[in-house]
Amino acid sequence: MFFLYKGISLVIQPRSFYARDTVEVARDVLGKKLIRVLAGQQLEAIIVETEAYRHADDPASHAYRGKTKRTEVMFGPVGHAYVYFIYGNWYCLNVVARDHDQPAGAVLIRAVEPLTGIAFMQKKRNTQSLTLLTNGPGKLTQALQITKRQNGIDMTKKGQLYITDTGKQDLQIAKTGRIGISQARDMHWRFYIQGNPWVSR
DNA sequence: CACCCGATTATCT
DNA sequence: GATAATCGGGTGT
Repeated sequence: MFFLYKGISLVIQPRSFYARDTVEVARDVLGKKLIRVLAGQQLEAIIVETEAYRHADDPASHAYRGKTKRTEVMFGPVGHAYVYFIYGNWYCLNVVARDHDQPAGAVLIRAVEPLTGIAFMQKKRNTQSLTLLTNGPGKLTQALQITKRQNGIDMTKKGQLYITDTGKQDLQIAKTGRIGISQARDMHWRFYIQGNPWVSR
């Protein structure tokens, strides 16, 4: 468990990490560190829950019916951020990931464990609770101030939003069906670190 | 241009 | 456990 983990690692996840099957990346990106850099504020969090969304074999994916203006990032270079707006209020953060022979795919980041900048996140989320801070895809983007402005940015480069390794291995990982979808519920492409308090459900 | 609805959340019961 | 809130994207007219 990462609770209040303070380890340091500045090693950025290389682009090759994301150039693999989307489902594998969804599992392997658990335990990595998400870093959001704002003016005078650095926010850090550990990725603890994810879901894979693929292409032609995945009716639940935004990319299922082909490329549109909204989903074009899913068809672009791996390692970039795909951010979309949902339910009139919320943004969801994905990292583009797919195997070499696939045209589109992304990993939805569903929950993170907050590490640094917690007071800032509490302000943005209007709660003191550590778990309610980032235990959902729309919650963590609000805490980390991620919106459509971050759509398409390269998360394999040090900048306003990127992902680094933490050196953590041998995590206990659980696998279930994805949340909030009506189709393809039998595909078990949701992953989370077993027992972590930020799991969204 | 109208319609439908969603990879959610907060706030109830 | 159920439901309202809220609005942009996608589709078809």
